[in-house]
Amino acid sequence: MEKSDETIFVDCPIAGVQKIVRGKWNMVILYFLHQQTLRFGELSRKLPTVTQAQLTKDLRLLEGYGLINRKVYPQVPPKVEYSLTAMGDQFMPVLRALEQFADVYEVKQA
Amino acid sequence: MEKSDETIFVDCPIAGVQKIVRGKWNMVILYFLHQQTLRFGELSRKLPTVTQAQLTKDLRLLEGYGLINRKVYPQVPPKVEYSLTAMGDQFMPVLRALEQFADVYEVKQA
DNA sequence: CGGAATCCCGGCGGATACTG
DNA sequence: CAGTATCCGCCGGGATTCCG
Repeated sequence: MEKSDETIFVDCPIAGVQKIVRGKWNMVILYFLHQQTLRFGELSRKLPTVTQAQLTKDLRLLEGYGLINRKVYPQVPPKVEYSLTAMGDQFMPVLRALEQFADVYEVKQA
Repeated sequence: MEKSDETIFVDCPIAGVQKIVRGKWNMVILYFLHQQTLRFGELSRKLPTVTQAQLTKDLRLLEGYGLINRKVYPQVPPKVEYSLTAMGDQFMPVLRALEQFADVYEVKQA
């Protein structure tokens, strides 16, 4: 077999899921989409420091992972809505846990 | 102030904590250290695909974040033990949530 | 034994410009 | 409006070598 890039692969159940969490904006995107379905532009405005190019890439990735839905309305001007899939919803406990942690602990800079 | 590199900084509570989760091995390290205190070599053996250099870096990072303790025994040969801090323990719910998620969903490759 | 110091490479992720 | 295409800097992270 060719490298096959098995992300991590150790005796740790978390290893396989890690890629979801590694992208710089993935979790933030999931966080916002859980609150409500959003159009591309709306989401973009909530993430002022992300370029559209990057946002598009990340959305495609998350879509590929099966976490979000991409619904295109064939009209002019275009309209695309993003929302969480059932799988995406099931990821929320992770974000909630993260949120609670963030609530209590301030992570030091270095 | 100079750039100050405010990692993410959006209206999302998760943003600040994200750095913990981004390092390729950080979560796995936390996972193993939660099970038990480990010496460097022991931890290293549990992560066969990580080089010591990288492992050292990651451990130092997590220590800097306040998540793990580094206890040095001044002796020859050297002995260093790593364990979770109280803060590190509080991070476990996140890993548990992640674990549960991983249990149900297989993340697609792309 | 547990590092520190270097070197190096791929790819994440940002900027900019263009399109249906 | 919601993208694509392209270019590129930067750094995460692997390999290797040396040190107390």
